[in-house]
Amino acid sequence: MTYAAPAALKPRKRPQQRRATATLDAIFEATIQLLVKDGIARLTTTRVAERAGASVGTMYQYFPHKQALIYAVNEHYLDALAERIESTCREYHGRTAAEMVEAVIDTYWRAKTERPDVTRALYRSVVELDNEALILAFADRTDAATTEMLASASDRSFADVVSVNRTLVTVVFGTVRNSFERGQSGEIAEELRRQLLIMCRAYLEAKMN
Amino acid sequence: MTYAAPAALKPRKRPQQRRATATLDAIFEATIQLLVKDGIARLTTTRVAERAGASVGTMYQYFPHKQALIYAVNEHYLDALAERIESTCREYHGRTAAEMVEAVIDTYWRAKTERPDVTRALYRSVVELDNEALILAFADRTDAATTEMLASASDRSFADVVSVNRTLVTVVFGTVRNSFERGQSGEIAEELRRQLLIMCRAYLEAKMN
DNA sequence: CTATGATATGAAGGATTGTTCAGTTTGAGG
DNA sequence: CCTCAAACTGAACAATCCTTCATATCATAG
Repeated sequence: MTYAAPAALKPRKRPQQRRATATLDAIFEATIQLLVKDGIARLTTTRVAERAGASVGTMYQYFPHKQALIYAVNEHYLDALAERIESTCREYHGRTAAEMVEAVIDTYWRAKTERPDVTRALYRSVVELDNEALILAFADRTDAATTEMLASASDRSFADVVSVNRTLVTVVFGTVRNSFERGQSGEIAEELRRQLLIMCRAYLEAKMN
Repeated sequence: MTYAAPAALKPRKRPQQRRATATLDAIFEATIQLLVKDGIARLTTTRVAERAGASVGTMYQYFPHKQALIYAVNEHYLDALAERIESTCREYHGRTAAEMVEAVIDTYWRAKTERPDVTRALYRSVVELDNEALILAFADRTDAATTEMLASASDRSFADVVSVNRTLVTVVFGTVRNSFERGQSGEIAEELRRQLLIMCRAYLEAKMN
C-alpha cells in the first residue's frame, strides 16, 4: 500500500527545459526562505514569485494553487529526510541493535537540528495541508527501512520486530519533535539525547529473548 | 519564572454580567466546533459569531482580534490538561516510580484520545499563534508537578531527578503526539501504549541507584 | 531561418474577510 | 420608574491576496 498525494495537490506539469528547472528551484528556495522569515501566515504567491525572481503566472504554470506549492516543498523535505534514514539503515545492516538505535537517533536528530529554523517553519506549514498522505508515506518508508535493519541485528532477535520497531521510531521521532517544540537546545537538548539513547537501549534489553 | 501571554494576545475585558459569560462560553464552544469541522483555514470571525448566536461586534468586545480568540481557546484547553496532570501527580505522591509513570501515561493518553477530533483541531490551530508562552507555561507546570512527584517515589531515589523527569515527560508527551499524527488508533495505539510503559520502566531500572 | 511548443509576464478581476463604530437593547441599582 | 453602564448589533469599510489570461519571449528541431 503506497500513499499518493491527493489529486488536487499534485503539480500541474514538470519542467522540461533547463531554465524551467532553474525557476522551479528558485521558487522552492524562495518559499522556504519566506516561511522561515515571516511564517506561513505572510506567505503570499506574489511574494514567493518576487523573491524567486519570477512572476506569479510562472508559479501557476507548475502548481494549481498555493497549497500545492507548500505541499511540494514539504514533500521534497520529507523525501530527503527519508533518504537519509534509509541510508543509515543500509549502513548499519547486521550490526548490533544498540548501535542501530544510536545511529537512527543521531541521523534524525542531526537532520532536525541542522537548520532549526527550516525545521520549525516546515512543521508549521504542514498543518495547513491535507497532509495525511505526506505523513503516512514518510512513516511507511522509514518503518520499512528500520524494521528491515532491526531484523538483521547480529546480537538479538525479537519475537515481534514490527511492534518493537514501531515503538522505537514513534518514541524517537516524537521525542525529538517535542524537545523541539519546547525550544530546548544546547546542553539540555544534548542531555536529553543521551537519556533517550539510554532509554531505548534499556527497552531493547527488556525485549530480549 | 512564569510565562505570560504576549500583551497583544490578551483578552480585552472580562464579562461582568451573567449573559456576558454565557455569550463568551458560546463563542468558545463555537470556535472549537468550527475548528473541528472545517479547520483553522475556514475559521472566520463571522462564522464564529453566527454559530455562537452572537454578532461579530460582540466578539470584538472581548478579543482584540481573531488570534487572541484562538489563543484563549488553546490556553483554556492547556490549563485544563495541566490541572488533570497535577491532580494525578498529587494522587500518586509517594507511590512507586513504576506506578507513577503508568499513571502519567494514562492520564495524558486519555486526555488526548477522549476527543481526538478536538485534540487534532487544537494541535493544528496552535501553530498559527505566537505560542511560545503557551507551551512553556504548560511545560513548566507539568514539569514542576511530575518532578515533585518523582522525587517522592517510595522505592527509588535518583541522582538527577530533574533530568530523569524531563526525559520521561518529553518522551511520553512526544510519543503520544507522534502516534496521534500518524493516525494510529485502536489496537495499534493500545499496543504502543503498552510498549511505551515497558520502555519507561526499563529506563527507570537503568537509572536506579 | 522558421515554426512550434515551452516558458514567462503582470495587470486586472473577483472574492473573502478582519475590524470598526454609531446606534440599540438589556440589566441592575437607586 | 429612571438612569447609566454593560452588552450587543451588523452594515460598511478597507485591505489583502489568490488566480486567470491575453500577450510576449525563448529554445530547439528540422
